[in-house]
Amino acid sequence: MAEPKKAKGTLTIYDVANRAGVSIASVSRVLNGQGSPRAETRDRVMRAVRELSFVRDGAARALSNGLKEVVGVVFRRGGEELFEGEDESFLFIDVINRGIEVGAQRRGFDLLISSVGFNDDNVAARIAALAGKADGLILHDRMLSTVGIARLADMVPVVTLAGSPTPASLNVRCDNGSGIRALVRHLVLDHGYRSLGYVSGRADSPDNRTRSRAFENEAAAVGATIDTGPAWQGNYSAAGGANVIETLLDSRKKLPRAILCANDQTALGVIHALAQRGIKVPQDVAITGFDDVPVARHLHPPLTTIRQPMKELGAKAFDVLYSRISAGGGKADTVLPVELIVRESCGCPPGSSPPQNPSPAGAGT
Amino acid sequence: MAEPKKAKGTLTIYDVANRAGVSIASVSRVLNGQGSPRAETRDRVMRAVRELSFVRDGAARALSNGLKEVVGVVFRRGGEELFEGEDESFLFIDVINRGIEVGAQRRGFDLLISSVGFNDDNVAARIAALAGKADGLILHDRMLSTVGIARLADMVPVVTLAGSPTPASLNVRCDNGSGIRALVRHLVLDHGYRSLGYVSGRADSPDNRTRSRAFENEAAAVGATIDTGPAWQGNYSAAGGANVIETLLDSRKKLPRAILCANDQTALGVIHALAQRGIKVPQDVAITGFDDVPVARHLHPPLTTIRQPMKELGAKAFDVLYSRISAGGGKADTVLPVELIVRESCGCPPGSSPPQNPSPAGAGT
DNA sequence: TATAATCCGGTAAGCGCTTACCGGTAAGCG
DNA sequence: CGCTTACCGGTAAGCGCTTACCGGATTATA
Repeated sequence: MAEPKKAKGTLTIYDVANRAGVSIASVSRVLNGQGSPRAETRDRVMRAVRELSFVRDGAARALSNGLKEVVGVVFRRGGEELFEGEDESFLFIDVINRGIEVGAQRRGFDLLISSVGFNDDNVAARIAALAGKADGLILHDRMLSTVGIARLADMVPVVTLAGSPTPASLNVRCDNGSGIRALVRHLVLDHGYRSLGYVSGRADSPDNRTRSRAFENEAAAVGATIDTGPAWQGNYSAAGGANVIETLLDSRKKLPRAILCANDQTALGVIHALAQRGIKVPQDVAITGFDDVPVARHLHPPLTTIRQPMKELGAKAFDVLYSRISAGGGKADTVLPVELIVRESCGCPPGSSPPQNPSPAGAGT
Repeated sequence: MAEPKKAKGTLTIYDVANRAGVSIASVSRVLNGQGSPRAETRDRVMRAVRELSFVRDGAARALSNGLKEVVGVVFRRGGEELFEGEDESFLFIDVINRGIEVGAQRRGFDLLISSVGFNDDNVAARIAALAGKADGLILHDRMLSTVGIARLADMVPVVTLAGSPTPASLNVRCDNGSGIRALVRHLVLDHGYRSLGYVSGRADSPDNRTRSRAFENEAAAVGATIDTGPAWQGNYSAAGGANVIETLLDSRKKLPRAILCANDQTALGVIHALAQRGIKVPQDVAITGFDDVPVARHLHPPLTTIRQPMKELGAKAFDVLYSRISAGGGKADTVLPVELIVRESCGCPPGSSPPQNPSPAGAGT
């Protein structure tokens, strides 16, 4: 009586209906809270469900409802050396995914995740497979080429993160441009530095292109001179940052008074390389990062950087995707504001207050 | 012609069949590689699929095949302060999940993940919802009570991680007992320490109970005296470890010659607290950890600990689940060997070789 | 008490796919 | 050249669920 029927094969709504002595329609209605079943009917159904440990099959529900309540998330895995520090990036991915999940849970969606190695070949195939199992897809940075995204968006609603919208896909990103502009203004307007440099990220990252361009434009706007060229090409890693500095120094170039870095990791490498050569930060050269990773505040000196609302990014991405899924709409490009975090690597004294220059992060287009 | 039909509503196999001028059966067969279609048939289908950007609906396939090719993964999120260091644990979760994914991908499965906050209320409901969307579930440590697991396993195949099997659910774990035993033997047999202590983890963790018990048993087996009691109760955190030491010291107890810690985080706190009181590791007290987190090797002194094959754990969990799903079988309890990592916190000299005592980690039951 | 309005709950169709079954055509054989 | 054997590919059933539609029972209204 406690264990009435030892689940032979699959348990269906018919089994529940039988046990409860009602029709499958009633079972379905009770389970969905539709209609107004008689109290007794409801009770009998609920009891049968409980006694049988019944769970509705998601596939059948999805087929009938035309909604799977599943969102696919695709991202790149760092190499296999997950244990070798440096992998802050995957932490961000995790935070963003968490944000997506928060948004998703509000709508009863779950996350179907698929990570792709840097050298996986059949990425497109894997993503297509995912597409079939989800109502829509969220793609992290640098997952697919623009045409790849466009093609994918033909099959299923797609939201990209930190990219740019295509005719069929939506995009959500943080306001990288504003972040860089805020940094430039702080360095030039508040500190009076006249010469700047920018250690860039991977050349193939849209994010990086945005940052580079904002750097050049804003520097020109505030009348600072900038040092550029292939020597400034980093790759988002500490080693890349250190390498840029060493190359620069070896070529006996004079370093600019302030150097912006594409991300905190890069800044870390830059600061380290500078220290090796006996160059003081921020006395000789001011440094800024981007991202505000956990260790940023513990660097020597504590790193002035830009904080991106990662979790909100994920949540927003889901919301946008959801509106596309349910209504077919959705804003093509959503931009989230970033926050300037002033610490000491820019030359500000410990415990300093926010910058004084007009309109810090968040302004501008 | 390039963009033939602007996907009105949902694209189905009928649309493909129409366009290719064949029947839906042929389309399905081509897409599944079943039967031996004529070359021309195959080509026409493939072309139509390409031109329409068609993807088969996963829900319909799942319903028809009785297989969703989705595995649900449930785990606990650390608090919301993801940015406050200390959260190594979620890193492990991530590595394990990665392992699950590796296993899953071999079978064309994807991961449906659902994380649960420490104070979420409707955990059971959320998990049940997941169950409907997946072919089986993998539960990380401490997700559900034993009866909760048993009930869940009534609805869907369940594999627990680092727990213990129930009549209906399977379990995969690392050989914690062996790890602790190897540590005890190393400390007692190789170093000659006669008195030991064990700073435990959360009381509600099955893993912790296993470790505690192994500690007591093995210590007795090799004839070492042990110090126990509520004062030794930690909670897997550095703060917890430090707290245990402070309490112990404040009560003017004499510390044992060697202290095993429930995990590396705890060891970290313990070493820190010891240093604060001027007690030297390993000269005055030897310390060991468990897990081998990334920082373990960078501690002062480098931490002797146990490495668990996290990724293999995940992959194995999937394999076990898969065999249960497909064949109904599956080993009830799978135990993976762990590895003793000897560094300096136990008293070994830098760059020392593996321990000499007979049968290190991996032996015993 | 007869009739209309209301309310429940059952029957059956259909979601998009896979596949058993079967008929038609081409190839093999005597 | 006629019959058997293969081989393709089409038709239709069914996977488990939701829900439109409808009929019977109940209650309200006259």
